Amino acid sequence: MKANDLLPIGDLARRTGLSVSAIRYYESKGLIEPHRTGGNQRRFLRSDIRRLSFILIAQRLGLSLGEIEGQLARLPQGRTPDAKDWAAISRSIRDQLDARIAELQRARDNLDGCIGCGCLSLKNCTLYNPDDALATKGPGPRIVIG
Amino acid sequence: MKANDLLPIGDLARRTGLSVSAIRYYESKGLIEPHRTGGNQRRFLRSDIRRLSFILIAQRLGLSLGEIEGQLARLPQGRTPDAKDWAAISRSIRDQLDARIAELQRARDNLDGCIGCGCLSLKNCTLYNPDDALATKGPGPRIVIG
DNA sequence: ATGGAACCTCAACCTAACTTGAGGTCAAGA
DNA sequence: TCTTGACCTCAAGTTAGGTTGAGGTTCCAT
Repeated sequence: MKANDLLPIGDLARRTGLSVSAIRYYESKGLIEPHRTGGNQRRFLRSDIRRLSFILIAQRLGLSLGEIEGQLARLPQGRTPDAKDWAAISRSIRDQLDARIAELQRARDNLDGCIGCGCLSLKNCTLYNPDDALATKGPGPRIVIG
Repeated sequence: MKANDLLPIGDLARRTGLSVSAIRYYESKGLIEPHRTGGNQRRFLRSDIRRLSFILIAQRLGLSLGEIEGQLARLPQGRTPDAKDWAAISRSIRDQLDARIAELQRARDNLDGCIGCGCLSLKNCTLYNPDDALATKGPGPRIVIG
């Protein structure tokens, strides 16, 4: 065990699978705030591995860096986040995931209905045809998902 | 009924809810190919409304313009697409949607498991911790979705 | 104490999917 | 015929999420 647990950016990159430039980019976006050595090099806490892992996971779940920053802002200040802190965030993301899944399922069901009636090209389908009943609601096929 | 069913770009924009510049952009990407007047103005077929509506729908389902172009390439050449043509494409997109939904559901289930064990911040979670059993598989939390 | 790997900043580049603006042309109703 | 709104092209700008390269500095094992 080293007396000093601070990691240089290269180590953090290896541990998270991120590129060094991506980590610097996240810093520039305010997602992570490393310390600096006297020589201006970044030094990260071990808990920053979790933080970056979380960013990777959340991205894969479809969140933008902005949304992720919002989630990370819920972590405690001045104290290393513990299991409960991360669990709270995970739960909140789970809700977003559920919503996204539900939305896609709605879209799929609508598409299913339209396969049945062939409406993507038929004049008399109210779902897709802006000339028909929905014309007053504004143009386009927006309705499918909304 | 006009003798001539060709539409100028502005009409098409109004009918689809797209901006004029977006339609021009789609043309530049090969997604749509209007005729031209003697004075070089675009003139679109009525069936192009469907085509653009389809682009809008597919985008909302998460397809990129490139993927959409791939789908549109399946439409018949030289003949106005009919209900069956569009239905075939819809079905293919439905499959992609199903896959996407399944992937998100897998991700959510993994996340659920991790809320239970608090692993986003615990050293002993093999799912998220690159130092543990999965270390040999390369760094990072990639595992969650893959 | 030294040499090279690893670090630093800053600017420029990249893709996707568009928008905006400049400068100029077309077409259709009065 | 004239006027004016709609159209044209082409270049540059925008946001997200980064990468790449130039030119220079720091750290640490020997």
